[in-house]
Amino acid sequence: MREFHPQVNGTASIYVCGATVQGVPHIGHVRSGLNFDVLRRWLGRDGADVTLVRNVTDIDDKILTKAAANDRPWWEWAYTHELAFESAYDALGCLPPSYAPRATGHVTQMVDLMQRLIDKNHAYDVDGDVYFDVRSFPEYGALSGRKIDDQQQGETEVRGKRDPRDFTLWKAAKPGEPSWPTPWGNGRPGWHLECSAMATTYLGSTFDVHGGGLDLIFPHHENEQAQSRAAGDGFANYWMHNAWVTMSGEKMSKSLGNVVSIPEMLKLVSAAELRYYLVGPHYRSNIEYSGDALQDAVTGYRRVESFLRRAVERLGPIDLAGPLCPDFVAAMDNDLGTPQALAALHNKVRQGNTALADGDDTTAREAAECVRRMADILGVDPLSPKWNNASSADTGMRQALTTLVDRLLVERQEARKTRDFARADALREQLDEAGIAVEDTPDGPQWTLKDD
RNA sequence: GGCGGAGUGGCCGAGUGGCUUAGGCAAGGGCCUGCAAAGCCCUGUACACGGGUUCGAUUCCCGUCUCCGCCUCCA
Repeated sequence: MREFHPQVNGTASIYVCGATVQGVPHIGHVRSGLNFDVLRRWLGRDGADVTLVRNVTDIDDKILTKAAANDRPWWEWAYTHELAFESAYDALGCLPPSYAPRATGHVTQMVDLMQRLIDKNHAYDVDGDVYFDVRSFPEYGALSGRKIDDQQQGETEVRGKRDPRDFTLWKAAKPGEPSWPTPWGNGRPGWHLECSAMATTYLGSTFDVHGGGLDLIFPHHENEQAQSRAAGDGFANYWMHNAWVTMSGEKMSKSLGNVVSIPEMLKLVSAAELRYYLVGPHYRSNIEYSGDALQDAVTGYRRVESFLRRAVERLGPIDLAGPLCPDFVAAMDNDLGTPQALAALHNKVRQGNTALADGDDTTAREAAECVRRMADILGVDPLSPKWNNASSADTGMRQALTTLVDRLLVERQEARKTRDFARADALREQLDEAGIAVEDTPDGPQWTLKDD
């Protein structure tokens, strides 16, 4: 860990490795997007100009084989899943990235980068395949803390490579596969090259933060850094890697079949609740998925939600311009300590609840504004329009429902006044059966739709 | 074989050389309420194991065990 100093004060440039769009997103994929969304919100909280690039790898082996297996054009397969990822990120409240570049749109920049590497003797081509010469770059292995010679050698000898560990920058065209023209013949991009090209295209030759999943450190990020620095770019000043969502102790992955898709999850809990669940633990620790833990998160989120709803009920609209608790700031500044940030948030909720109970409106409003602002930085503000965008049809229904429920509640209040509690309870019971929960508060009865 | 991470109270999940019980959920007790719900207050047996350093270690060091990740595509 090092203290963060952006290249230019008041700005931050972040590149995150996005998805290889070969399948539908699961909650592990989205966790990464969420973590960097929180980083972006945090760094941008005081109006700093944060540029976030999250790329789309829309050409690679798996896309080609899966598309072929499903008898679809590769580009259709890629685009379909790009949309699936986009909608998953969006559903969970990730702010749209500043740029979401596709690999296939940046071949020119990749050719450029390869040319520079070849000119400096860090890369070479063998019959249209272009390789990076690992031995030509002494720092190779520094990022992931590996020594080249200690590595297990999985790959069998490839003809023409100077060293078996040399990685592919560009793959020569094969019959039936898509390809793009280069000075070394037609072909398609290697995975690592794309990210280097796109990052520097949008953020400049040196930028602040490069992020992605833990599994990308080696070889992906190691290779990105090697090729960019060998070419003379400063590249990333800081690296951040998020940990997994695991299931039964194992990394969630398609090959293990232990995958939970986003649409499936959203049948169980709301998007805001899911986000709260995924953003709560520290980004560098694993989240062992369990239904019970998910439910705990739901309860925790609703505690915040119900405080804010009652605050609005009593005080009217709550501004999003509140101050932040010092505890919260300290927690977030310490390597995005979301668990402690959440603790600070809950402390404020308790203060707010007490103030509400004491009729101390000033303190209650202050607490509510503070809670909203902190929750918003984590992307879990319950009052955000993001989670409350009722359609006009919903609004009409809501009005009709309000009329009917209010009528019953008036009747119940009358029964209570005459101490006819049997009648009052029967009315509450009826509403409950209809999925409407009634609670008596100092300000009169409140009702809410029970959502499960 | 190389490199890295983890093992905390019923559960999730922070953190620290001693004074500070993170926070959430669940449980028990209380206040409030006609009742309920919500809220508030209080309570609990915690730091994988074995050594060592220290006046004192869950926190530092060494060793052991267990689990996981990367070294091939991967968020």
